[in-house]
Amino acid sequence: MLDIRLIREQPDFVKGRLATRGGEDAARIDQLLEADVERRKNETALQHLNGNRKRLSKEIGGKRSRGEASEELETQVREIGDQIAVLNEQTVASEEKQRDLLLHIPNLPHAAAPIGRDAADNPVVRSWGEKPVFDGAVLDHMAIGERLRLFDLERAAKLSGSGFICFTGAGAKLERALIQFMLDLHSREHGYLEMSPPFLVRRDCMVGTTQLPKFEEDMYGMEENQMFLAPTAEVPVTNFHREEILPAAELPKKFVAYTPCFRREAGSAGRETRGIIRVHQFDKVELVKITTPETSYEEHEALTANAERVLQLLGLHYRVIELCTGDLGFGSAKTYDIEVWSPGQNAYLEVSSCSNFEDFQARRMNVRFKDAEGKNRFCHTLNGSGLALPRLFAALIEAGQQADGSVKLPAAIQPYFGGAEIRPE
RNA sequence: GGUGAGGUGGCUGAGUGGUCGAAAGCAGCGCUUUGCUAAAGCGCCGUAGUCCAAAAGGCUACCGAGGGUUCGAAUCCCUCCCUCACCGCCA
Repeated sequence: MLDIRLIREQPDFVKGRLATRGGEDAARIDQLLEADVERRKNETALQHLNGNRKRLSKEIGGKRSRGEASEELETQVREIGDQIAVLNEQTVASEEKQRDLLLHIPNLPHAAAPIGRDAADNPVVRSWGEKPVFDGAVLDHMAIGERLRLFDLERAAKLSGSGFICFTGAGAKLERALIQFMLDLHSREHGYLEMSPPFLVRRDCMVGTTQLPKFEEDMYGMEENQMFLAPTAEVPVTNFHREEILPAAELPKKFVAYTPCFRREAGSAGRETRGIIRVHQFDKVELVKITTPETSYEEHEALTANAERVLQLLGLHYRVIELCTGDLGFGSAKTYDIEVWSPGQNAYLEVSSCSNFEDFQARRMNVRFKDAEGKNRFCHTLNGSGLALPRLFAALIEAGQQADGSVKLPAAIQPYFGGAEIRPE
């Protein structure tokens, strides 16, 4: 969430930055400022009453210990107590109102963010490799998967409904190989600490990384005890240090984790739903960093490069785009998307989203560090997929398809897969 | 799931109704003594919110969380969470 002081002191600046996102958020700022005035008015009044009660109660204590009468004072304090009860309710209500407004206002885009309305305005930052050329007809991953029996969507639907994948045989093995390949790459060569976190998280964590309260309909919740299925490893991993003050010397923290990701994808029925491109459960290897504000943008570039490295080692053509202000995610100040080329669909597929949240998540999670002067300051948090699996899987088998119906695998994945190709049985 | 014991400042650990935001020790910072180190002595040393134009300073809140009793709660009562031990169940 944003710093209420920044909003109070520079409301026009905040409104201006929010307006570049294109929503109604700027209008909420005035409501928020009203709520802030109300809250502080209540708090100040409450503090005076509490102060009076505290002082008079001590007097009563003194009188009693000296054996003097104190009934008058006690009546007086009882009245103050009644006033406090009333005012306390108002104060709590105004605090909650302010916090609720604050939780629904998105982050400010980075000062240099490209201004734009939607995905069509996202500039391409760079690209790597070439689109592969094929002699004959190009199959998409669905056709290849069917021929080689790599996954079974019909039977997966029997188990869990539409939008679920069941990988089978060589497909299951390739899925596993890719996960392990990426975990090894990031932990051994890029210096990330490998984590294997819980997949179920508490509500507070979901609020901390901004999935809640605004996007609850996209999440799978376990009603009984308010647990949620993590939609990304970002949630458990970024929250790992919630409510902590970290020594500056330990920053940046770099984590890599594999988890399945659970998403309702409410409202996206019929859109990109064919095949394995958009599903309710998918595997992902995620990169997370906790940094000081001073280094977060260079760490963001490095994190994006670490994610790109996966595609380079697999020899897959891709491009990197920067999200414009209108397309930027709720909590992000700056985001690069990495899109891999899918020959079968003749399109780029998003396989990674690398974001710098600055202190937006840290403020919600209360993650701070002690700086050189001994002051506690909020950390910056970043994350990016490194990478998301079903789409990477699809691009990989499409790019490796051979005229004889087999799929050739790039050298980097062969030791993990235990072979150089996938052949029809 | 059951029973029992606990949760106090960076750490250890006192505190069972009033002057307690909280003793003491350790760690940390500063000063003094000393040829250096060590040791000793003295002082400082939590977080957040709020008031004031700001600084200085003041005030309020915080002893796992939330409620309750009371003129007054770290302290008494209730609920919940977490930790530890044992039992049950179990991959």
